[in-house]
Amino acid sequence: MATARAATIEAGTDTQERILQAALAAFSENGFEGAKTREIAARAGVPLGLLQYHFGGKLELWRAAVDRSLGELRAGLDAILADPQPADEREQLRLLIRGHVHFVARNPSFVRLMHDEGKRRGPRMRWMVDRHVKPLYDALVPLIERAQRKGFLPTGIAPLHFVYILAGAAGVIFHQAEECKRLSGANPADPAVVDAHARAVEHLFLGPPTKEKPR
Amino acid sequence: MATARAATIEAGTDTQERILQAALAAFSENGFEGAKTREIAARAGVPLGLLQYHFGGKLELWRAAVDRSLGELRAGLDAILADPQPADEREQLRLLIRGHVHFVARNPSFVRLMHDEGKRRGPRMRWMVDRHVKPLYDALVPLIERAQRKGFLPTGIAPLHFVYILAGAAGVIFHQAEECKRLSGANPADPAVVDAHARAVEHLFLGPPTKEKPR
DNA sequence: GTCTATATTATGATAGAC
DNA sequence: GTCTATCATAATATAGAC
Repeated sequence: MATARAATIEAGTDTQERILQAALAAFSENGFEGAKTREIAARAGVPLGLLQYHFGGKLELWRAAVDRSLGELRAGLDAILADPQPADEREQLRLLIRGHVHFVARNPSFVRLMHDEGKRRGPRMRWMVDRHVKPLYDALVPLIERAQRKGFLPTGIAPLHFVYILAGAAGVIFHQAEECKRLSGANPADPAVVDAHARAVEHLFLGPPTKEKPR
Repeated sequence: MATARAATIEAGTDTQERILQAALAAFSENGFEGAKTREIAARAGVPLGLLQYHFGGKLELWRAAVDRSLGELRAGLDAILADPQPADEREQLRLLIRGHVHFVARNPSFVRLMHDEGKRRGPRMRWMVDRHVKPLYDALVPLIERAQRKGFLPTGIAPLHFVYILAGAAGVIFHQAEECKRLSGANPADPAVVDAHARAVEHLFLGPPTKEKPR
């Protein structure tokens, strides 16, 4: 009985997971309105009715996908910020920038999800900002202010600008990966391209790396 | 007769212009799939049938809107590049960056249009890259390579990265204007915010301004 | 050129069998 | 939990009067 129930739950959560992955892909590719529930169901390999059963509706499915995506971003950031008193603060910032570039490179759907909703006034945007973006922003501002005091970043400019500059500088090449491929032949998913991009962003924000071990 | 025909043509082009503006707004807000032809017609204050008559269909209307938007960007860039041998090449580059930030600040719908299609494989993306993005890119690459040779920009990194870093750094705060307002209270359309953003982007790419006249 | 009415297709959601 | 059949609506596009 216990095994039977476990198997049922297992099957259920696996189905939910497949739906969630399919939803993340669809929403990030076509936006909330553009994503079709039928397409999500087809990608997940489940009948349409199961989306309603497991998530209740298109909106709830979208929210679950956003929770998933931004939860991963937040976890990565927290891991870097966990070090309470880093020895070299410039290098901590460099690590954060590099980590973010690699995160968006691995998760272009995250960038697309954010961009698709952040541009639009409405309940979905408000939910996303209040629940996810604001806490992230509040964690970043003190870091930026400290970098400004220490002279790593130009002063007299609100941290807000650096947040959006970093978000854009790091993310757009991966957001626009298809365009980039046709434009230049370079595939942003290529590890060498990711690394070059991270180095460029790091350099612009923090100058040339203090040479330690070669990378 | 001539006046009657002129008046008719005048009315026709004015209607087309209103439709085009409404289409630009709708496509940039909701993407190609999300934009509804009914909404465009309503915004333009014309009946639905006129969209079909003047533009033929949703796709052709989208193409006309993109032509309009990217034509303006291209004209602005060409104006800055017109100077054949600028005295101070670093300052020309600075002017180009500042000009681009101000362009995207005035035309957030341009950024949204580009981002919405550049992420998606398909005929619209290919059309946009081949017709608009590639020529722009080809005009920028030599400038970046020259800046690298002169030491303004880090070497050993393909120009492609600087193009996407600039596009992202300049554009995302305006693309995400609604999110930014809710996140921080700052309105990216505010001239003071635009100026601060331009200064931040300039500084990151080119270092502190060579102080001439104050701005 | 403009407008109304309509054909056709698709989409989100639901009902009910298994 | 899973799946099929279906409803009600909203979308693009078109036909044809003015």
